This record gives sequence, C-alpha cells and structure tokens, in this order.
Amino acid sequence: MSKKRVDLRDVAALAGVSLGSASRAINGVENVSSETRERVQRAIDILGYRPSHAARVLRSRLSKTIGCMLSEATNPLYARLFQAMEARLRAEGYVLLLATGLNDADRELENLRLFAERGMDGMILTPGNERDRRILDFLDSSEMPAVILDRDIETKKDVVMFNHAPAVKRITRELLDLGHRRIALLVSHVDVRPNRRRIEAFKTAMREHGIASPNDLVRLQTTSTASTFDEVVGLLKGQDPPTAFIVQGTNTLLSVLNATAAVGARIPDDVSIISIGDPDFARTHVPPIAALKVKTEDIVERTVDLLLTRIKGDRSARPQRALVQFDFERRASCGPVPQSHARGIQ
Amino acid sequence: MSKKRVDLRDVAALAGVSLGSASRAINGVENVSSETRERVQRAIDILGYRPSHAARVLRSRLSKTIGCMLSEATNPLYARLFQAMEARLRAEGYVLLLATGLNDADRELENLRLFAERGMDGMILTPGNERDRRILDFLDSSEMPAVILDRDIETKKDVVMFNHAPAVKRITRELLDLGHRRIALLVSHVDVRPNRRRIEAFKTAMREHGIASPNDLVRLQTTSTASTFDEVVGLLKGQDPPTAFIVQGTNTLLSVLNATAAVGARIPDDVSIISIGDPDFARTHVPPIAALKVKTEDIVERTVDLLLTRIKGDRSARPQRALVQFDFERRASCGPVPQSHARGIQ
DNA sequence: GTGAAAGCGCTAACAG
DNA sequence: CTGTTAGCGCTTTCAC
Repeated sequence: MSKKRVDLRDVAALAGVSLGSASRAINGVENVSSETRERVQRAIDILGYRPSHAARVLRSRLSKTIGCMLSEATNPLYARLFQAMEARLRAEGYVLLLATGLNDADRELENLRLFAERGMDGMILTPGNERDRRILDFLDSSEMPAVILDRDIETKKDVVMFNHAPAVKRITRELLDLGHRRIALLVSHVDVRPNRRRIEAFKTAMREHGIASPNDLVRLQTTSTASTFDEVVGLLKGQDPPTAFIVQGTNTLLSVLNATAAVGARIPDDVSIISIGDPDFARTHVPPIAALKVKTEDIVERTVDLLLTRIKGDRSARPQRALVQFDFERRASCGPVPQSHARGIQ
Repeated sequence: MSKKRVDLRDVAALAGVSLGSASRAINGVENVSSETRERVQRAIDILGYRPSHAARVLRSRLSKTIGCMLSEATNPLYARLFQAMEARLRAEGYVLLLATGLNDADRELENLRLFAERGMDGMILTPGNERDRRILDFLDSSEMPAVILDRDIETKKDVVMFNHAPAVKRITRELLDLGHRRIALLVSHVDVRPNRRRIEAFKTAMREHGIASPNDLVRLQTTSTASTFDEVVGLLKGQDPPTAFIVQGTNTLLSVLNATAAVGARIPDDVSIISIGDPDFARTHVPPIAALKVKTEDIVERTVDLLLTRIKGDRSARPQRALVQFDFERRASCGPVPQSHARGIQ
C-alpha cells in the first residue's frame, strides 16, 4: 500500500535485464550493449528512478562529497571561493560540504572528524589555527586527500599559496615611482600569517628604495573598525602626513575612505590609495580605487585540480605546492605625490 | 594485511557483547545496562571507532543532513544566516549542506533533486524564482520537510516571512516626523518581491501623511552600481533636491554615501539617511548610519524550530507561517529637515 | 556482454 | 536487558 521507494531492482525488472546490468548501464561501465543501456534509461524515465546515494556510498566507498572548511563563511573572498568551487566540483560530480572553523581549534577538529565520519572523498581547508598540534597531527595521520589554502602549515598535504610578497612589493614600488615617500600600510589583524608576509614585503620594498623602516606608518588594526577612522584622521591631520595608503581589508578600506572624506582630503590629489583586496565597491567608487586582486578563478582551478589529481591519482605522490599570483588593477585613486610634499622631501 | 576499517562488529567483539547491544549503547537507546554501555564506550576508545555514516543513513533512512539552498552565498545577510543556522543545527546533530540557486531555475531544480537523492531530512530555501512552476510543483509533491525564507510563494511548505511593510512604514514616518517631505527611496533590483512590498509601504506612509506619490523619488537600481552614484549626484544637485534617503542594499548605500561626500552635502545637516539592512560599516561610519535590521537570531530560531518540529512531529499538520520583525537602530545619520527646506514647504 | 550472488556497516524487529 | 537475524539499495566480483 505504502508507495515503496523505486529502486534499481524495479528498474531492472521493467527493463527486462538483471540488477547488475542495470547498475552497469547507469554507471557507464564498459561492458554494456547499447540496447541494454537504452532499455534501462527508458525504464528510469518511466519510473522516475533516482539512485540512493547512501547505498552507493556504502557499497562503493566513494561519497562524491568534498569537505570544505573555511575560517568563516561571511568573509567575502571565502564566500566567492566557495561558490566558485562548488560550481566547479559539481560539474565533476561532487558536492561541496561547507563548514566554518571560526578560528576555534576545537571546532576545527570536530569538523575534520565529521568529514572523516561522513567519508569525504577529499577536503579543502583554511585552518585558522596554524599552530595547533592536534590539527596538524590529524591531517598528517589522515589518508584523505586535502588541499590547504593560503596557510603556512608544515604538512604533507597539498597547498595552494597566494603570492603575497611580490604583489605587495609591486604596489609599494608603484607608489614610490609616483614620488611618494610617506606611505602608510594598514592591515586588519585577522589573517595572521599572510599579513606578516605583507608587512615584511612592504618594508623590504621601502628599504630597497633607500627608505628606512617607516614604523610609524605601519598599523595593524588590532581593535575595532571605528578606531581605524580615528587613526587615519590622526595621521592626515598630524605632522608630516602620509601621501599614500596601502590598505588591507574591506572594512579598513571603508574607514580610510570615510576618514579621507571627513578631513576634506581629495583622492588622488592629496592622498593616493591602493587596496589589497578588490571588493565590489572599489571599482564603482568615485574615484575608482586601485586594487590588488587575487584571481578567484586561478585559485579555484589550482585547488580543484590538485585535489582531483590526488583523489584519482597517486595518493602517495609527494606533496604539491601551487602558487597563485595577484593582479594589480591600476585605477584613478593612485596619482603622483602632491608638489608640496615632493619639494619638502627632496 | 590491509588495515581494515574498524566496524561495530569489532567493537562488540572487544566489549564482549553482541552487535545489537553495541548499536543500542551507541545510540543511547533505553534498554541498555550501564555496564554494557561502559564496556562498549571503552572498546570504542581503544579502537578509535567512528560509525559509518553511509551505513546508518541506508539503514535508518535518516541522513541527519539539512539541505540549504540560498540564492547566493556571497550575499552578506545570507552568509550570516547560513553560519548561524549551521551552528544551531550542528548542535542538534544535523549537518547543513549549502547550495546556491543563483536565480537560475534549472540550477535550483537540480539542487532540489540533489537534496532528494541524498536523502536530506529537511531543507531551507530562498528560491530566486518565485514563479517557476516546476519548482513549485516539485516542492508541493515532495514529502520532505521544508522552510521557505522571505518569499511570497504559494506553497504547502512552512514559511518564515520578514515583516517588511511595517518596518518601512516606520522609518518613513520617522523621517516625516523630523519634517522631511522630499524623501527618496532607492532599492536594488535583486529581491523582487520584498522590494515591491517595501515600495508600497513607503508610498502608503507618504500618502497617509498627505503627500502625493513621489514617483520622481522612487528609484529602482536596475543597472550598475556606478549609475547609482550619478543618479544621487543628479538628485542632490537638481531642483528641489531630497532632504532624506531611504536606501536598500549594501552597494546602493555605499554609492549614496560616496555621492553625498562628492557633492559636499553633510550628513545629517543637509541630508538624512536611513539604510534598509545593517552592514558592518553602517555602525562604524562617521556619522553612524541609522538602519533597519532584521534580527538574524530571530530568523534562525524560527526557521530551525519550524523545521525540526516538522521533522520530528506531525508531517501532515497544516503549513505554518512565522513573521520576523525588524529593529530600527536610530543613529546620527538622521536629523531634522534643514531650515531652508522646512520654510520652503510650509 | 550478462546474470547470480555476495556483501558494504549498520539499525530494527523479534525472540528470548 | 540482550543476542540473533534480516535486510536498507547498491556495486562488484565471479561465473557463464
């Protein structure tokens, strides 16, 4: 009486073939005559058959699912990455399962265990905790293919790194070439490691240009976004104000733009601005804000390729590393140093 | 030789109990002696046993997974909602599977089918296509518990609606009470239905205050965000400019702030601004932008409750509707109408 | 190329 | 309270 689930047995019966043949037909295995294939397909259409995923996983030991643990889903870059990877992996027959780590080691570990329990075929991770031993141990002792994104972790897993240093050097030189000497660097505090590399690259570029480490102009936004506004206002109104800003983080950038407008400084006439990261509004802002952007498509491509290669290929091959480059979008927010300052310095 | 997976049989053997008892112990069923429970737990710890999710799903017909289809993962509100729901559902033993519809009916349908195929225990949806018959048919013919978020869909499923109209009326009156008469409403074009309701509520509030439908001040941002900037500049520099803006959409708000600064209009001295939606920067902007915010926690709570009730309880109970309220955050961006205009009107 | 049969690891029904 | 047994729906040998 109860309308039983349509299973492969029903399909096979209607098609007049055996259970095994029906299965082979569905999975596009070699040894199937085109006639059988057609008959099965017709039966499927008639019955509206949908295979049971659970049964498939149990039997084949392939879940066709990839676990994705990001530090937070609300980070715009991560959200875009997730969306793009989901689309790409779906096309390959995989489903992406999203979990957030929230920089909490316990939570992250629980997520990894969940991935294992649910038999993920692979995983993509941005662990917030780069040092927590339990997580590193878990990863290294796990057989599961995995790709780590933009984290300096000592691991046997494959890694996709963003090439921060050269990118930051490049924009620093860009500003130096425009005559700027007082350049401020503002970075948000969240992504610890990448920012450390950014700061270093910035200082190196300055030093290479004969400018002593400008400690007074490197700011880590340790507290709230509100304070960034005050800080920038302070800088602009203070003695020997910066003529250019390199800004990392969406909220940081907003605060800088806001502060600039508040003190009546014009962009790029009075201050030049380059953003690390390219949020939507950067392009449409008046004037448009020059930005360093990591190519989402590149990251997605490299990550998915690495992962699928590992899943399908040799699991004992040694760890791979891919390096993703940044693009610099030169836009109107970037201009030559104001004359007064140029004279003052030289 | 190959280190076989530890299964429940191994656990039972080590604990010296039967397979059935081990299963019952794990699942916390009634009829288990505390001794058995302990022995099993010890065996689990020793062996490092993790149950096979696939086998459980196949046998129990419960996947402990909820499908979540949002129109896009990159929408900040949705990202926050997802993150909060994920946490809440995880605590209840469920995993949230995220898929994006991208306002593409085919894609949405494919996602729904995937949810069915993978035996989701329930789903949470924001269909972009409120009219597509195939999707409505699929939903109505499906037995799967589901909650629809903020969509005016005729469906048998449970629904959580955001109470847009009263909220918009309220902020319109807020501005009217401050003496504003020329109030512009700018909405992004994406969420068709909610915005239709917002516009209507706005016009009603104006009419109730004896002000004719201000068609010249209601703008749907049909094209790019760049045009919003131009449009607002046009309005502010034109004849009889608005003294207040009600703005919906993060990018729209950014454009308005940008345009306001560009023409040198001060907030709130020259123009007042209220945002529909409360992005991070609204609070930290100088001055802070007054905003209508929907309480994420409320939505999450109502949605999850509705869903779990449906999953655990009576599936044939008639459809439920929950209504979520908005909070108005009065902030400094909102002030009395400028004297010149007040005189001009009265 | 195809059919028959053997489980994947677990829960649920039943008998004790 | 516990052990035994029968599958869940499918893929994958293994014969033929």
